[in-house]
Amino acid sequence: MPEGHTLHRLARLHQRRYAGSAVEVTSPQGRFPAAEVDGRVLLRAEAHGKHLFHVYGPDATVHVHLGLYGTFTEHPHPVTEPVGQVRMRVVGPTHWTDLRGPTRCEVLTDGEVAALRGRLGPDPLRRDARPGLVFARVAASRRSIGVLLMDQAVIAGVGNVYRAEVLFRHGLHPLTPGHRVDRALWDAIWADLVLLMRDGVKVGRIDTVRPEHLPAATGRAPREDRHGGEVYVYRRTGLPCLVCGTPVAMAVLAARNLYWCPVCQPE
DNA sequence: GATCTATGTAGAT
DNA sequence: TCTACCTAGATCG
Repeated sequence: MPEGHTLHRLARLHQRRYAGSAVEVTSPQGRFPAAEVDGRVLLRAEAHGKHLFHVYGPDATVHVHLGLYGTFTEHPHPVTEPVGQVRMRVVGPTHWTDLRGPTRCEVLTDGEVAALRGRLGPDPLRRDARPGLVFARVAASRRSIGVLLMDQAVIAGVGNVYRAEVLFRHGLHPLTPGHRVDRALWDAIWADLVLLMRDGVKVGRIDTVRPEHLPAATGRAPREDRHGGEVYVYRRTGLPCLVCGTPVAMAVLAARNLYWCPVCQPE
């Protein structure tokens, strides 16, 4: 679930369901200090990159990072007994939500929130994002574009799926050094990330394949990936590239699986 | 039922 | 570069 689009989608949902109301906040599992915000009015829910914030007031913001496994479930009333390890439960006027398995779930002061957000790069899903700041970092770097796109301090919210797919869509090999990416190419990549990630927020999954760009004669059609979307290369190791038919390559880079088409994305 | 894998990150080495 | 964290779905037998 969790690349940036998931968190923005959750923020939007939580804003609609819970903001403006006093909510009951508990930690059935006991590993989250829920009493600090229990019974208070949720003022606002927002996301920056893969981080979710529930703002209750000055120095009272719940910060959630889902990590690899974290999930929220959402239900209408009535409220039922917790099942399994529930880190945080939020009960609003009409609905309630359970959080399981997050990497982080904690109450932060405004200073701590500012420090955290200061460590995050621009987020393609935020209107206040400045893509030029990202380009400056990319253009000055000898690290590969594949590594830079995953560095949350450079650009926030991109994960392994969006990385693989956006590089494919621009014919860029993941190991291309950042300083080889020119401004026009970067602007196109950023615009594409905005498009893809906004679509992800809207539909709740990652779809990146443009059917009109597939060779009609081959009869190749995108298959739904296990993550629920339609993609060109992510987790398609050894399968024929949807555009040229070459087997999709895979390698491990900085402890993450990297996927690309050796022909459509030449080194 | 056991085992494997993952859309992530921090901290140790 | 490695390990721990911690959960669920897919896959294996």
